[in-house]
Amino acid sequence: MLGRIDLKGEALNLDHTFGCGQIFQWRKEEEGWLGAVGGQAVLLRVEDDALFFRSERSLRDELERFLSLDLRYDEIIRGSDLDAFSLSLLRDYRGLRILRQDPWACLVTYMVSASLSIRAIDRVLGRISAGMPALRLDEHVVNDFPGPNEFLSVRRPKKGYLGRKWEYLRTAAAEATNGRLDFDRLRLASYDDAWRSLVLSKEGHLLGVGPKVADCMLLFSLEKREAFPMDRWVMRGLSHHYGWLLPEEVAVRIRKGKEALSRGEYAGISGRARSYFGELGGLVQECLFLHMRTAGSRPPSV
DNA sequence: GCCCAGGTGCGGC
DNA sequence: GCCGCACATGGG
Repeated sequence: MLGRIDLKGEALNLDHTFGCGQIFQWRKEEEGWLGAVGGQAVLLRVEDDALFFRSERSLRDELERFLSLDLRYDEIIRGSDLDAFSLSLLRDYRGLRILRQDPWACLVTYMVSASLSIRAIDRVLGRISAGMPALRLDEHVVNDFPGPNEFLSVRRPKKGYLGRKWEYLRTAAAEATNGRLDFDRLRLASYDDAWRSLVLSKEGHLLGVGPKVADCMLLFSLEKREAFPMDRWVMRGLSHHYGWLLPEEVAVRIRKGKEALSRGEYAGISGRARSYFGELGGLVQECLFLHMRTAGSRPPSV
């Protein structure tokens, strides 16, 4: 069926939204962006202030939620008090929306992502879902992503594949199936409580989930819009455009090409970023990430 | 071959 | 706490 969702003036740019790196396993086809939502394959395209979707059954509610169409970003941005550079980022990438991904798939994505390239991440996720039933839409095929239970019976592609990460993923899957890892509870918790529960507390502590992965989880699937994941690209962007958020010695070090942060440094900068950007933090972070990766911005060579 | 990629765990101070 | 290193995979 073909469905239409009126955007009511709210901006939606699918290239920015699916191309910015917040989600993997989506492809741009001639007819639009192809991926899986709610266990179905779907094609998305924006035209004339409306989102058109093609799928077997209607996905209206799922898509409104997935694309966070309930959020009026333009209004939030108008009411904000951000600096000129942030506003120019938000303008350049207008229509980039933070998705509400499935928490389990999101957790796997970012546990896998550690120290891999974007291409490698996409390839690994493809291998993980390769054995899943194919979701079809006309001539298009996508693989659904295995849930925690299904993941436990996914065959390791080859001996030693992903190394320790594979064991971490299996442990996380077990925690999710036995309920000790409770995504709904994390969704309802405050940013601080949810972050601590993912990273720090002995109970519920997940190997393979550090500060950055936790922030990605919180932002991309658990509705913590103030979460501000900081990877190498974002740190370069911060040192370049938001120097005042960083301790001087960290800014200097990054300009020399050493972006790695200690836990303490991460926590400190994250706190400053969250209090400065507020609920627009996650959105600015994604715009900055996209900007740093596409605009070819490099730190000034010192 | 070597370097770098959406970091994290671990052992050594 | 902080530092240095190992860790897997894939592309340039």
